[in-house]
Amino acid sequence: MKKPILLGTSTATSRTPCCSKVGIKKGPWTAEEDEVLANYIKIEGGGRWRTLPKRAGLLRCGKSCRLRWMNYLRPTVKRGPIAPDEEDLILRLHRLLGNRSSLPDIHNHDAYFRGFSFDSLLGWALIAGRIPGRTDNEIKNYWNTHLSKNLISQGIDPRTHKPLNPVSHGSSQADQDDDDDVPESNPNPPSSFKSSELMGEKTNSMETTNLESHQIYQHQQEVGDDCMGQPSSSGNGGDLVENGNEDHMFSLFLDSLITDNQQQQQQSNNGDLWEAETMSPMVEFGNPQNYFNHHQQHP
DNA sequence: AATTATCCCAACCGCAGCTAC
DNA sequence: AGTAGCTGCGGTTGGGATAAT
Repeated sequence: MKKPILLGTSTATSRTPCCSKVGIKKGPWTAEEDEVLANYIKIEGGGRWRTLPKRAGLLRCGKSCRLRWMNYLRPTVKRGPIAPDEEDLILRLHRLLGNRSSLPDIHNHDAYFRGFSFDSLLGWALIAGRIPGRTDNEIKNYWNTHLSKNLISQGIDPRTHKPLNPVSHGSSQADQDDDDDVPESNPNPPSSFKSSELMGEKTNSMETTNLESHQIYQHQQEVGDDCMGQPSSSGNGGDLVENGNEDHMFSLFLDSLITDNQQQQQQSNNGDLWEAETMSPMVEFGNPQNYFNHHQQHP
């Protein structure tokens, strides 16, 4: 999903690297470095990662410091193996949300075509945000090394969560119509469905920034008092307060995706698992804003 | 015991989104 | 409006640990 860059242009793409590569240490962190970084953040707080290494006396790139803190040193980071319930949650969230490389999956949901951009809420970070103490890197690694292989061994495409060999699951019309390259569409699209929306024009009031603020809001709640109080320069601090209710509603929406999907799988225990996947609250409510409205009317 | 293959995770890299100037 | 700087995200990789031969 990476966009091509134009080499040789004098735009922002020619920005200087995040740190001078000269004299910067790379590779695994030592216990001493960990201690220096943790102590510094404990006293001074995180943020301003670019200058943090110098201030802390570390010969590390700012990005490296941030990554080390976020993925390892943070007090809220949970160590140890992934529990079965966590694994189950990862599977369900991945099936529902996918990652950026499996963006077409989410296209299968009508909501995407109704102007709701999921670009900002897809990804490991969002999945990790629903699993306390786990980092996006950890979830991503666990997925790539364990879960995707498990799915493949079960004949399931880990990207689409559909059978690798659809023939073995019958030859229904639905299967014949199933084409990963062609997004499924609602057989009964609403009258308001417009091609312009399909082309990506946002007509829904639910803007991307609100969703991103949800991620940050959720993350800050998770981080809590771990000295990360400095809002990022690109943060949506003000929105966090103003959109708090929407953030909460979005969180509820996400919870419903998990719960409903779980119920559908239970209901389809002896049926076609894959048919169940096509049903989701997204389809039911059209888009999260509809979901919000629904639940505000029916708390 | 030595060598090779595989697994796994921490860390790196490139890019996007955002704000400030 | 354009540019620079910062942070965060996802994909990828390097290399240590472990298993297999």
